[in-house]
Amino acid sequence: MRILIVEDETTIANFIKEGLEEEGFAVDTADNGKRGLQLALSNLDEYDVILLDWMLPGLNGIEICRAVRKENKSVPIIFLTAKDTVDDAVFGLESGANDYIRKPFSFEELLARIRVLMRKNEVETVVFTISDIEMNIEKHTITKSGKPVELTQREFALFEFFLRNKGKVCRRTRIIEKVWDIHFDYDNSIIDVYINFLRKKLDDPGKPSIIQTIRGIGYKIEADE
Amino acid sequence: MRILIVEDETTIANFIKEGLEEEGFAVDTADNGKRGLQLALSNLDEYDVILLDWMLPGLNGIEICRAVRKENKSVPIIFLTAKDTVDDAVFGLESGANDYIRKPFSFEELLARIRVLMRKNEVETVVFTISDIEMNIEKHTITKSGKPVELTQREFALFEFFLRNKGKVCRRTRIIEKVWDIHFDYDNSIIDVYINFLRKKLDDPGKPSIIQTIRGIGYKIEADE
DNA sequence: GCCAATTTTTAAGTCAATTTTAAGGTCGAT
DNA sequence: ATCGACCTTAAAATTGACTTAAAAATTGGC
Repeated sequence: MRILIVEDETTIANFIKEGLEEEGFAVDTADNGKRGLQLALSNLDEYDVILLDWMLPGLNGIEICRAVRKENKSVPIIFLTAKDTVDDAVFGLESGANDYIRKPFSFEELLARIRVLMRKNEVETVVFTISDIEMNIEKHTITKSGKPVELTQREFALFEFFLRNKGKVCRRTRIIEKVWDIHFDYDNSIIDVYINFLRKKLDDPGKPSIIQTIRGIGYKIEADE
Repeated sequence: MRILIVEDETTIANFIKEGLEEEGFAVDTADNGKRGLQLALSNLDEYDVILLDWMLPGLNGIEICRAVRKENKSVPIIFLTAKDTVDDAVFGLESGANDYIRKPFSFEELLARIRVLMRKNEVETVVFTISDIEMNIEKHTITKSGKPVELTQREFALFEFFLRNKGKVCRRTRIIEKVWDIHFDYDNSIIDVYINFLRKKLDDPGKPSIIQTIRGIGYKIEADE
């Protein structure tokens, strides 16, 4: 999680920077508008949030905000400012900012607002890969070396389970519980059959299977190096 | 655009309600927490924004906010409150709210913040296409190779749903929920009938259907290359 | 308000794909 | 060598989607 701070008062900038770094964010700072815009645009995809001071030497915050939005970037922008008339707040938000905090503000509140804005961008994983195989949950497709592979419902669910647990050992009982929703059944060989189905469809003949057997325990898909 | 206001001081509630109605919003109000939560949950998909007072008779705002989020609903929530310590702001935002405005606030600022939160949902596609078929939502028309195709209301809604999810799997349950507004019905074959209707009207005989069946899951319209 | 036409929904038979069961063979650890 | 765990295959059972027809509900014209 990467945050850009554009703020000319270095005391404030450093105060925020240190606080955010303690929270585990990577923080870049710019002490003037021109540099801020440059960073914002060049690394834009990298930033998860941008904090913008309103009054800046050179370009002001509003101008930076407009320029960023003009590039159609949706990175959340929060204004930090001593200005406190209502018109300014409205102006800031309408220029494309997502939030607006008046100085003096508490670090706790800033953090809370950053978290709210980042929450929106939290997207669940939709694409999983292992070696040359790609699984897209949303499209419900599997490809191997770019070529589509047809899996049945149950095969798909089982393979998805493995990929969501890539690198981890999956115990037989857990697989049966999660994929088949069968509980308390300790002699069930259906899983063998389906492992066999998957291997036939997904493995390269001659090479070791992507699904490793761990005798007495279960199975595992090794994470790519 | 529909807004819910939960506020016990009717003077304030009415002031906001009138202002928002002038701006073209449909506004519902509740003057106590219990009623507010009831409205929020029962009509949740209808509301585009919820304004929540912090201190309320019965359930307070935080409790309502939590309850709404517990239902996994993502409707934007703004707290309106006289409380002004930092802890409260943080607490409010962490309980799942999207924004927080301290009383007294100006109507202009409230409006600006509402617009920011709604901006996400603003982009409205009007024309969808798939292979030689074009759907115009505004005109409510479908053409295939330029020639008009007549769809009934339900057929249109179903096809629109597919096009809005082009490339993604649409699960049967989700289709039934969104197109028919039927919940908790897991044995409903009406969808088969309508798929059949659409295919008869939209497919080219001999060619594979534009609506793919994914057995056990649902259907999908493949995105054009 | 009534009838006809259209649309929506229900229902049931059919068939093919998927899932499960079962059984014999193979492999590896002790 | 033996035992248990896993693999493989084939056949049986089940499920889910397609299709058709007809009933029910809705719409529109008069």
